[in-house]
Amino acid sequence: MNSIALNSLARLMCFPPGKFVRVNSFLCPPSTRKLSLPIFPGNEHAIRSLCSSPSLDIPTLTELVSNQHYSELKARLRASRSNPAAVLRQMLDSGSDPELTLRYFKWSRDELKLSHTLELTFGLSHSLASAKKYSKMRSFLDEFVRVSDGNTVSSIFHSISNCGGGFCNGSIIVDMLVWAYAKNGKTQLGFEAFKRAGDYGYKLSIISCNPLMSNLAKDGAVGDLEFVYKEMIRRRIKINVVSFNTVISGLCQARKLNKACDVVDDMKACGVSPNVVTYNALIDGHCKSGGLSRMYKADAILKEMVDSKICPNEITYNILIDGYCKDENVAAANKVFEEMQRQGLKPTLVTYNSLINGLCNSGEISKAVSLQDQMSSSGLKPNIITYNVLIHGFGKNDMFKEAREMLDVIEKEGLVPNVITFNILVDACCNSGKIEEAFLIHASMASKGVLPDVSTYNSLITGLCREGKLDKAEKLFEEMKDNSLKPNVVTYNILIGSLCKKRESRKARRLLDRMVKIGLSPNHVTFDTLMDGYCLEGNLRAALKVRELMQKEGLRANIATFNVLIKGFCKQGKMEDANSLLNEMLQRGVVPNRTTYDIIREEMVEKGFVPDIDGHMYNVSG
DNA sequence: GTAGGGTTAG
Repeated sequence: MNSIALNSLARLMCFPPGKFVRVNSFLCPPSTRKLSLPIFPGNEHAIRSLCSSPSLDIPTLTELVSNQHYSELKARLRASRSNPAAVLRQMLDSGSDPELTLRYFKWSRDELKLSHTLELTFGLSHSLASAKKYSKMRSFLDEFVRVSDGNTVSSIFHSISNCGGGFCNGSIIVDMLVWAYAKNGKTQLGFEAFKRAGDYGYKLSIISCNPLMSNLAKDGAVGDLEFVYKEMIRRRIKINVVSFNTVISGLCQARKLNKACDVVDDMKACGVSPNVVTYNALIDGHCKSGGLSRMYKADAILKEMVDSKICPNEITYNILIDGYCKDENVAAANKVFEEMQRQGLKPTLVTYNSLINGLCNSGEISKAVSLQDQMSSSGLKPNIITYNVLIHGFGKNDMFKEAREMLDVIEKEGLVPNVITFNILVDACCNSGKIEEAFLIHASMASKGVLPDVSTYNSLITGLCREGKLDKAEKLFEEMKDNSLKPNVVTYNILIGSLCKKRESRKARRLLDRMVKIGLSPNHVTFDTLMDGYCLEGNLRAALKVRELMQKEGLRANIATFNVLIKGFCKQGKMEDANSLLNEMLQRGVVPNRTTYDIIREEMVEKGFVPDIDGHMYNVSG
């Protein structure tokens, strides 16, 4: 009998902490982890007597678990008065097969409703890691992350580093832990664990870091994303093309194109070549950048891509087609559509959806419908997005009958209308003054298994406000809360706008204070709307005060802000002030748009000036 | 240990 076996025996007795067992005049605290009884003549007797007690020895225990004789295991545990948690500790210490220990862990947790300590959880993880049972370990930690809510990352790390097992295995455990957090959408915990791994010196891998960065990118947490990326480089974690692409796409989605380009330079410097995914992310970033020459730049990247011998794929073309459609250039989108097919690529469902959307938005409904036919005959089944796009198109073109009929088509095709489908319909009705019908659709939603969301209410409130039924709108605003829906910034903006139109800017201002109080951040539209309201009442001082407030919130005056203020000053005949605002915006690099000039021209014309062909003003009255 | 990146609707 060696010291491990002795250790096992003492543990199996499961004495409560603080009591000591007397074995041949040796006092041995049973809760000491590294307990070992010295073996010398006379000791064997005591050991034998321990073995013959009704307790559960390790071989019997592992055999019962191995054969899944759980009822007997339960009976034996009871008969021997063993503490099931201590038995688990014992299995770990005795070097039992970790898979059987894992089985016992789960059984005692589920059957005996035992909640095992972090120390045991990570002791088992270490044991699985030592036996290289990595897939078992992965699912074990995955499960742990899904069910454990109360544990802090700090206490988890404490257990991992303190429950024995090597440092290398610690790294693998932490890596899988971060991976599990990411996989289960617990991104913040994953991020915290990532940071703490650095403090402890545990080495992570792309297996956990890539999914973590992917989540951070999806959440729009670009600051944290950049932190992880830079830390990975600093900690010398080997980065691959997916890591770079994740960072690049995250930055592109956050409209940080310059930083995205820097990362492209980083990857080239690391000897990693950009691939089709890299280019797709960059092209999409430019398409959605909102800049005037965005499609020109997107096209330039496409050329660079081809020059680098990277072949554009379906997704590349889809991005470009959608980009041109959003740029209100369906003709260019069509050219890309044809080019795509010339290159031997088949248009996908996304291709058709984007093009149909482009056609609908440019009022070419019949072309959109025939493209949908073409799509169906090429063997592609429309999805709910296709139908939503068409319903939107019909609604915008006053084709309500067709829009409503689409609901039946959707169901006939075995598809399910979603909240967006209904919102499009409600919005279409509200925009054309069919407010009663909008409410009928709203009321029918629940029976179709779709619950209205904040957007549904925002459309209805807009509709009511437009008809001047502000009291009903406010009632609906209160009703939202009863349906556990929180009004958002848009809801407040609608109501603020409506109050402003009624020349109740002070009341609108109080609504702004209320939204701040409940933790909602006003956006540009909020401030611009309120400024517009004060301007309408001729209260330019109040309008300028709102601008100050906006700047305090970290929002800078943009083109919309300047247009509101310039209009306000023009209407009051304060052309000099309007002019200095125009100068200010130019100084700040805000480019005046058509609206800016229209506002000024309108005022000038009213004052008896006529514009010449170049837009210069000449006074004809004096 | 074997994971992870790019496109469409209000």
